Amino acid sequence: MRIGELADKAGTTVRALRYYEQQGLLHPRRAPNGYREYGESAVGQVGNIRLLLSLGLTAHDVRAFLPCLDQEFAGGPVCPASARIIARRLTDVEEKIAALEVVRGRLIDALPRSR
Amino acid sequence: MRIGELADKAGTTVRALRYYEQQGLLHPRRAPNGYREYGESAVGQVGNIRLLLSLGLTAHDVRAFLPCLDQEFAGGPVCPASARIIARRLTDVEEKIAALEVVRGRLIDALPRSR
DNA sequence: CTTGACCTTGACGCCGGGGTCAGGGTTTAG
DNA sequence: CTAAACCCTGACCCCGGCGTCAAGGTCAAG
Repeated sequence: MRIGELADKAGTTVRALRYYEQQGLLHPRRAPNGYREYGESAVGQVGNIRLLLSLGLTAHDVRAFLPCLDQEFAGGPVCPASARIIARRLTDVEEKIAALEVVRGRLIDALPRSR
Repeated sequence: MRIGELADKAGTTVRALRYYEQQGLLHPRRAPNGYREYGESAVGQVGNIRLLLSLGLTAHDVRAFLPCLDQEFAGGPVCPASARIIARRLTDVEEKIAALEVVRGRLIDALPRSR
């Protein structure tokens, strides 16, 4: 399929797909006229890329997932190298939540009755 | 004190302090020669600004905390006068925590066995 | 044949939180 | 008096993840 169709199926934009390719996350074939040609598996791959990016990973981080982008992350086991990256992000996120909860506690202390 | 000394005491840079002022977070007096003049309380204020920014709040968000920036968030009750402002920010902070917890949940789902 | 939808590359814009000059003026120590 | 160290404003640069415009190639329908 071509880029526009993939963008529709994957729920993103043509621009984003070209950006992913520029970042080395996708490697579509090229038709004789220069058009990008994607296989069906690209839909799932793009879904995974978007999932990982939405978790706060960078495009650089996502490159570490390339060998297993075909697998479904949304529930299955993940390749170990990727697991380490995800675990590192998890601690980042948990630290941020903890810090925000400290602030939240202080704000609540600051509202003795007006709450 | 002048800007360089404040930067040292607050553990940040001159550039950042000028940026905070540009964003309306600091309002130092000016000496006759044009130099910024900060009081001692500015050290704590800058610490609070940096704390809030480090939690992912924007400079715009931090402006809502201005009336109580000099009261150490680490300490007891905060100025009751700005209770409503703080209450509004509290919901913001809670929304932010909720969003991060969604991310946290997704990351944990992605690590079904290593956690 | 023309229109319009789709595709190509290249390049600039945006946001946030500053970093880093450039080109001055001021203060302070020796 | 001079040199170092400080201060000023203004302006451009950076990153990530695209949006958006420009200028043009390709292809199917009418």
